[in-house]
Amino acid sequence: MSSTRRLTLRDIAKQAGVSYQTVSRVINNHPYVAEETRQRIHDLIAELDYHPNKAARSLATRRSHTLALITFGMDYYGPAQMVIHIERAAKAAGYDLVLSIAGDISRGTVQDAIASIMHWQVDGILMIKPVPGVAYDDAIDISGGVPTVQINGEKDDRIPSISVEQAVGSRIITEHLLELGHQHICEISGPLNWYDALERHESWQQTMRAAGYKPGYSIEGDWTAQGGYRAMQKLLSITRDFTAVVVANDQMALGALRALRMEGIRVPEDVSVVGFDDVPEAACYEPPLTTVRQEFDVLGQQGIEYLVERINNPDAPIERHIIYPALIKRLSSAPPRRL
Amino acid sequence: MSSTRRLTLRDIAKQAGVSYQTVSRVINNHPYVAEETRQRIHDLIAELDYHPNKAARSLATRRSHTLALITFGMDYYGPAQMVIHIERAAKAAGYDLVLSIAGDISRGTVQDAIASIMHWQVDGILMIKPVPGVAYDDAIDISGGVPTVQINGEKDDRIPSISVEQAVGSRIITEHLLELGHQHICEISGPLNWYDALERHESWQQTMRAAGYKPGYSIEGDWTAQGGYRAMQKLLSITRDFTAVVVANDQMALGALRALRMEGIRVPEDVSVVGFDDVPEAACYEPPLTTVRQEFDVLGQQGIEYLVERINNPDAPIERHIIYPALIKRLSSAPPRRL
DNA sequence: ACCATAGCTGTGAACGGTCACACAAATAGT
DNA sequence: ACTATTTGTGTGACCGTTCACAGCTATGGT
Repeated sequence: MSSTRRLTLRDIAKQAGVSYQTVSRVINNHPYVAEETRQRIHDLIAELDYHPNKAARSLATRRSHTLALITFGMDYYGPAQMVIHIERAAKAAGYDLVLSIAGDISRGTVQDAIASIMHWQVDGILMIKPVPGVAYDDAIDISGGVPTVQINGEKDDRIPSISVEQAVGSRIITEHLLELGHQHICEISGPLNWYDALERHESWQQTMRAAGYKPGYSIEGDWTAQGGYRAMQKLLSITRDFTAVVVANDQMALGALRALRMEGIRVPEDVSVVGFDDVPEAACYEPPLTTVRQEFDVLGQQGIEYLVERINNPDAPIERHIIYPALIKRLSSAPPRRL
Repeated sequence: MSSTRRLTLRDIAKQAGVSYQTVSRVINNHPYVAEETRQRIHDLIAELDYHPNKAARSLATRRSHTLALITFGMDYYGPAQMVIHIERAAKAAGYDLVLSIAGDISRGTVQDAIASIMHWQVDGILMIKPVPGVAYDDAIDISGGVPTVQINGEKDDRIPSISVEQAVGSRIITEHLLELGHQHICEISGPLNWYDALERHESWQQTMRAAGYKPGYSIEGDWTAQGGYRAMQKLLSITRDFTAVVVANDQMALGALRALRMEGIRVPEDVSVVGFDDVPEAACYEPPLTTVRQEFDVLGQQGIEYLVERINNPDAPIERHIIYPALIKRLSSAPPRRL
């Protein structure tokens, strides 16, 4: 029942008739151990199902081979999607992952998250940080200089980070509508305290102005389908003088679609609607949604890769990696109806 | 730059003019330390921002205050949703969480996942296991007797587990359709190698038979919207003799909805469609989807609670906790059209 | 006045690894 | 043939905690 004491290096050593140090060498692939001995010990380890004790190891080496992931807004598609690929990439790089999800990004919460992670002696921290809150410098300060990479955080060249160029996404989809002939374009934005939401919002405005048009009304949503529904209702109550709506994510676009249908407005015949994210379901919306694809998988994976790079070379110059989103054309966008 | 050596118990002790053991007592809230001393040490710890070293601690205590979460199918709504609440509950219970996502559930993969976790000396393992694969006994064997709780795994009273009673969900939604007057009901099921999918499938059949009707055709989908779309196309190519379709999750229902519309079939006037899960977007589908709510948050939270209970009391009799799903009526289901 | 007990504090030895070093044997260089 | 080097192996100290135990002081019961 209760397991006999866990195996240790010494147990293996005794069985193999060598010293514990030799076993340690084998485990860590150090040179200078006879091929025959190495093999014998390997076999023994497999046979006895021995696992080195991570605590002891990281105590001795001061490295934990562990990465921390601090994330916010896991309820949303993007962050959740990233976690999968982050875990995978971390494992591939030989690191374990401890997870810390912060509900909000107040200083206290983040401090707690980091504190709870600090005693792990993690080798690095990956932070998904979609909204301003505790400053990066602060976080670094709290974490005592552990290498940290930020995903989708503020645009600051002093911060090692990797992010999707939101402005580009917003621009290409707005230009797509402009090319179709739309001139009166409204927006349902995300919560403007999110970096992504703000960048998309501003880029939409700039693109409109650059094309010589005035940006239409903009309603602030909350990323959810219900929120998109309400935002669209609100927009319709303010004006009907638009032929296209740029929605800041796909879920809200779904809600917007529904609100339009409730009013008997057809998409794309009467109004074009475009989203952002390209969630897997977007192709089955009614109608299938024109949107912008963000490669969350690439984002997560490159985040880990860059973090590992920084761990191995902490004094390298700081980089800001950028990933560009792509336009996905479907059926929810079409030329405006001739008036 | 490079941080001066991390603080240790001894540093604090020296500063406070006491022995390291006293500091240790303060940290662990042990009795027999003068109130005045305790306060002074607390202040010092806060001031110097000292964090006990987790590795050393777990080496000495043989407890890591860490739980492992092994999960499969993180791409799907349910598991992803659970992770959030599992992390939260774990933190609330004073445990950290290490994450291991297995792509598939072959014996090798799971073995890797468990092995990579074993050297953590985790205090417990939570396993989200939606499909058969490596047997629980096997897993336990590999993990060397660490307390383990399974979420949504096989129905086996020898396994500490917590799951949603899928059969009930499937029954109540089928009965809902029967009560509306439907008699010819088809199904789009999940991949039948998933426990959940199989249970829902069988329960649908049984409910139909119990009511005196023959179950209609059943097409196997893959949980995705696209898969639901194709499944519905396939179903329509086989038969049109049905007035309702039970779909095994909401995403597939979305695809099914679209396939029906492409054929000019109206929902719910011509055909009723019901889903399963109650994803947040379901209320904004076209039409809003009648579905079954699974409380993934409760599932995750209770999973942790039960695991902690087992850690503290490993010899307690094994329990199988059940959570019951609830019917959510919306607009995609209605009485069948009179022929 | 004496001993038992409760309250508070310190000392040495683990926990299970790694590192720096010492050492023996085999090989190579001159 | 003698030394220098490479290869293989073992020993002691240490990483930063906790645990078991010992010791000292104050208090209280008889």
